[in-house]
Amino acid sequence: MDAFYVAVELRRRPELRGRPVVVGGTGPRGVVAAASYEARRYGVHSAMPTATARRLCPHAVFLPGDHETYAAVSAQVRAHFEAVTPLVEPLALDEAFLDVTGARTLLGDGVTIAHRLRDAIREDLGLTCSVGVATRKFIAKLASVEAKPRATPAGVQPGPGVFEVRPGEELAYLHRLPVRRLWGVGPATFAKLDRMGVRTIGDLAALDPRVVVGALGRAHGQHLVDLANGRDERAVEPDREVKSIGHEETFAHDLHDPDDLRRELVRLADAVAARLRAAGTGARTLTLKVRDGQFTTRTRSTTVAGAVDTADAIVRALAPLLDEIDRSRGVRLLGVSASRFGPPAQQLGFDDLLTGTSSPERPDRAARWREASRAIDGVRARFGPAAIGPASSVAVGRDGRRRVRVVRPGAQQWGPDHASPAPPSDGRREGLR
DNA sequence: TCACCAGTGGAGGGTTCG
DNA sequence: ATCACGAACCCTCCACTG
Repeated sequence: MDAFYVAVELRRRPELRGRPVVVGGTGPRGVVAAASYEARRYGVHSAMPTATARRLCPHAVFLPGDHETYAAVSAQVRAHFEAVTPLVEPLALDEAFLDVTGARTLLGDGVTIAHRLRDAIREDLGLTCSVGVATRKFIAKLASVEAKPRATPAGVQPGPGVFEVRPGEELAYLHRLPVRRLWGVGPATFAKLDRMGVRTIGDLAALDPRVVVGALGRAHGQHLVDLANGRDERAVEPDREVKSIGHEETFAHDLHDPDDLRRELVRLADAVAARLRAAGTGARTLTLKVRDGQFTTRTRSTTVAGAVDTADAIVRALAPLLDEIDRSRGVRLLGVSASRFGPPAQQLGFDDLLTGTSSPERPDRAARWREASRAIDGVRARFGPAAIGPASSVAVGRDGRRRVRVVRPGAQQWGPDHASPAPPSDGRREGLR
């Protein structure tokens, strides 16, 4: 989809059409999620700090973003895809691979299907997309970029909408492209390749694979060599299994108080646990992520004997790890993630055996938390995610009222907004100025 | 008791993508 | 006078096992 989030916003704000529009985090630590082509003329692009975007294009309209709506529209787009083929592999809310090999007898060749799909989505949803057609996944992905509109300082040029790399012409197309365009070549890999004199994908293809593997590692090096030579046997996979579930949050102001940190840990654990239960699974490995005021990021993980799916169990696993990490420079970001899924353990936890809390009168802690968690899920299903939350995540507002703070999925997608937790009043920050 | 080896799994960090 | 979030994959180091 072209500038997907912006395009969705323009459907309900048509008066903004033709103007520079930026969707993303609007706070001081936010980033750009999507920019209209008019905004891109000024150099604004996604993942750019919003503050930079404001400097480059002060007259742009900045919108906070509405993940829920984008997800709903994304489902409508996906329905169009699935009307063509069941072999749809979503890459993001606004992007997917379609294997139309089998659909061609009925609907025409790839380019024909691409045009039909494009027309249908434009007519039905008022959104434009660009399609790359090729015999390999990664080449189709590259080709889709050629199909897109182009923004230059001079103006916005419409793209062809559909771009095909014909069978047999893959290498001729690939080899002239800059190597940075290759999937898997980010800033770090590019720097290494650049030092080896590699500029284009053709340069990479001409190298001895052993040299590339030596520089980039076995798996990564061989993979890139294969791609550069047009080899990619990966199929379109409609049902990829999720391997980890996590939440992380950058705070509007760095946290110093251990109680604040504990409260945020509980909130994040609560959000992760709720998603685990919604997926009907538990997790054995819990990972804590901490980014400090100097932007240094540390992760600490632990693996428990039986898979867990409650906030209590996650907090009990991660709280000791949080205590171990040096927090003297303040905490900018906290994250919790869960992996190594398995059915949540029904038997007693090791702790319970040690502490002997499991008598008939006092059911074990884990079982009581599972029961409570089910009740929480029920309340949230009826009254919304913010209706209930762990008491230890309750924050006291400026007006003295207690407020249940929970992580609403997608709500903080692009950084904290202005309304996030107030700066500490202990003067430590002021001392830095 | 030591050296070595191969395999496995966990932990921590890094990179990339949208 | 700045850097989100969520997920996947890979590498290296290390402990343990036999």
